[in-house]
Amino acid sequence: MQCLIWFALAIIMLRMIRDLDMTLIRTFVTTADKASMTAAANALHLTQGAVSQQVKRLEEVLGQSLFERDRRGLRLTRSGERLLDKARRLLRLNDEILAEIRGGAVAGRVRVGVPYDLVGTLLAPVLKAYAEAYPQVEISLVCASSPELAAALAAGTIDLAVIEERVGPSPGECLLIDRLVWVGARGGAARLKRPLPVSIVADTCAFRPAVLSALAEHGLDWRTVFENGNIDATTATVRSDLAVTTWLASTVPADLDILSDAGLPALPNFSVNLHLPKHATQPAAQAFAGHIREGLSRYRQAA
DNA sequence: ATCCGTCGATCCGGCACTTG
DNA sequence: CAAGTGCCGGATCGACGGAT
Repeated sequence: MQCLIWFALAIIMLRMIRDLDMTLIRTFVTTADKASMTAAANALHLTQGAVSQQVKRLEEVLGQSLFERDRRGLRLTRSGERLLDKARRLLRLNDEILAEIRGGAVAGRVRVGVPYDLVGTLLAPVLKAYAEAYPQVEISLVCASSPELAAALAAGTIDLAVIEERVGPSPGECLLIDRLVWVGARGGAARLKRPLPVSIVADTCAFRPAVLSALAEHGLDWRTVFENGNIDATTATVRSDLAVTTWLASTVPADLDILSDAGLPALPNFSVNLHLPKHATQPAAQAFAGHIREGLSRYRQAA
């Protein structure tokens, strides 16, 4: 009898809950992202048991099962899928409110200079993370070759720049060092043609002097196929086997080949450097610099 | 078939913190 | 200050996959 009373009370209490607990929402989103309670527990610095309990509490509050406990993992139920997007929005709003009210919010505008080949590869996750962390900052992205970005920074038309340079002394801060490699279509024949068809994204490209110098030293005849400053066009040219190109190893698309054994001249390593203006930088730019350092640190460790 | 490891669920006692 | 809440660490259980 007493059990029945307690059960009834619990049901009444649950029906009275009108507010979602942000802690439970965060745990739910993390668990969904990781597809594992153990992994979510590690990410949230909790124990697996605590995560299990929080998910269960949220399911009780909502009166819906959010996960299908399945064999060796978790899968979102339809209710879970419906909740996930809204839960993310709730978290973003929550974080935004906290940042604003606490007064330390970074706001304003940041103009970021990024080389063509890094914007969609190494820096894409950095840009995404920054935009999520500082939704009130307006980001202006300037894509250009590294020499053009250096000039723009000196002219004060951008607030910070990521610049690719030959490894060596630089006023910039080295974020990572990567191999410059020859790239061609998978199983393609362009690498064998003479003169070698070479596509370089732009004639001001930072890699161009090093590539031309290597070709000259190797005595290899070559010709330019496409140079209009468009990375997508260059990628399409290479993918179509019309030409080979040179990229940093960590930016090579998975469906293209790194031509390490094609008789092409060895290329030097390049440094990806962060350049900030000499005068004081805005908080939004400082925060962006921090995101880039953190975002590229994993590549630095992997290299 | 059996053993071992992993994962999630659940329970327990203890602890820290909050609330009334 | 007592009661309530939530977490932790530990233990145990069942389900399952992989190796032997």
